[in-house]
Amino acid sequence: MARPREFDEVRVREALMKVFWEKGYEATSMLDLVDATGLLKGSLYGAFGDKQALYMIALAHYDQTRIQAGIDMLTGEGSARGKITRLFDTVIDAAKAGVFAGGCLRCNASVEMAPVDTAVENSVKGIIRRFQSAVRTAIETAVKPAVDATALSGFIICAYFGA
Amino acid sequence: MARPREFDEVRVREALMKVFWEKGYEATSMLDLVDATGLLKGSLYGAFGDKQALYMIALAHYDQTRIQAGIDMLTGEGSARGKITRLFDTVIDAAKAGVFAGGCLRCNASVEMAPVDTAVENSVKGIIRRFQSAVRTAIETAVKPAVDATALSGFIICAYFGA
DNA sequence: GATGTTATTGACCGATTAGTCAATAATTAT
DNA sequence: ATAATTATTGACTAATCGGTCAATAACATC
Repeated sequence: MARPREFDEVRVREALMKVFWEKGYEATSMLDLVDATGLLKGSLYGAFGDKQALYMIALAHYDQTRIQAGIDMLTGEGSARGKITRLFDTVIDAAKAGVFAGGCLRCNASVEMAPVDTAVENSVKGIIRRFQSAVRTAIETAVKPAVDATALSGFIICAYFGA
Repeated sequence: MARPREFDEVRVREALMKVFWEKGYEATSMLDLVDATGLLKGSLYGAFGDKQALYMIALAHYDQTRIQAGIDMLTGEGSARGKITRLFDTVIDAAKAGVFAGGCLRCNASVEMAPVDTAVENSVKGIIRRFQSAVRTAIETAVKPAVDATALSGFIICAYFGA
């Protein structure tokens, strides 16, 4: 009953994410996004919305394809110590392979946009909360209920994103 | 032999730093800088150079007035442990007081500009090296030559800037 | 094949961007 | 007082910014 879209939505989201990841929000122009996605401006606006909406989509795509993998590593089976060390090993390997040449998109968003965009701020807070929650439950299910799980998870998060 | 400047150079540098600290590089317009400094565009260009030069001046001012204070705390007298804990205490107090509402200007520069501006990149690397060097010598002069001072200082830096 | 609906296209818009420049003002040296 | 030098001023530019829109194209339904 209507003309179908000519683009692969996942591919477009991946392209949006990469551009914002490399250049940040302000330094990315609509022309950059047009070049990267292959879509024209009108199509981008029609399908997704304005630049800010495109940025939120890029962040969501990053969460789904990158952050979630880390959370999954924590919610699986195994000892808390083993899972956390494996998480760090994986990240360090990825860093060595150059995957994080542009840093962590979420951290970049936290620095550049969270102070001036409440939607981004809430989004960042949410993902950190989910991550910390995963770390905390991983610790709590371990056999050491003596330690302060909240504080320890906060420390681990700090080291994780600080690196 | 010439007309004297009508502005206080230190005050201007402080104003430049605050704007870039709050808004970042790309989100700061020359108009913002004109408003904050009280100088007109022509004067800014004549006295300091283009926007990128103004940014470098802001970074240098941040180093001199903020970072250097931290380095000084490490090079003074006292035990390595005492100096480092005092450094963290001071930073935490400052954070509680809201001094770092916009984060750390150097970290922001590292995230936003270092990937796309080699001058900023080198500048950031230099300041981190100086800071780590201060931490390392503080550790080395302590009575524990057994520990790997370089690795430990790296870890401390990581925690320091990660927070 | 006609109709309704949505996607694509590229020209177009006003606003803003970083940066320039000639004119003027303020100073010192002669 | 005059000349030389530098600072200040605000109008100006060309380019780019995010965003809009009417025209056209491609599909499904009847």
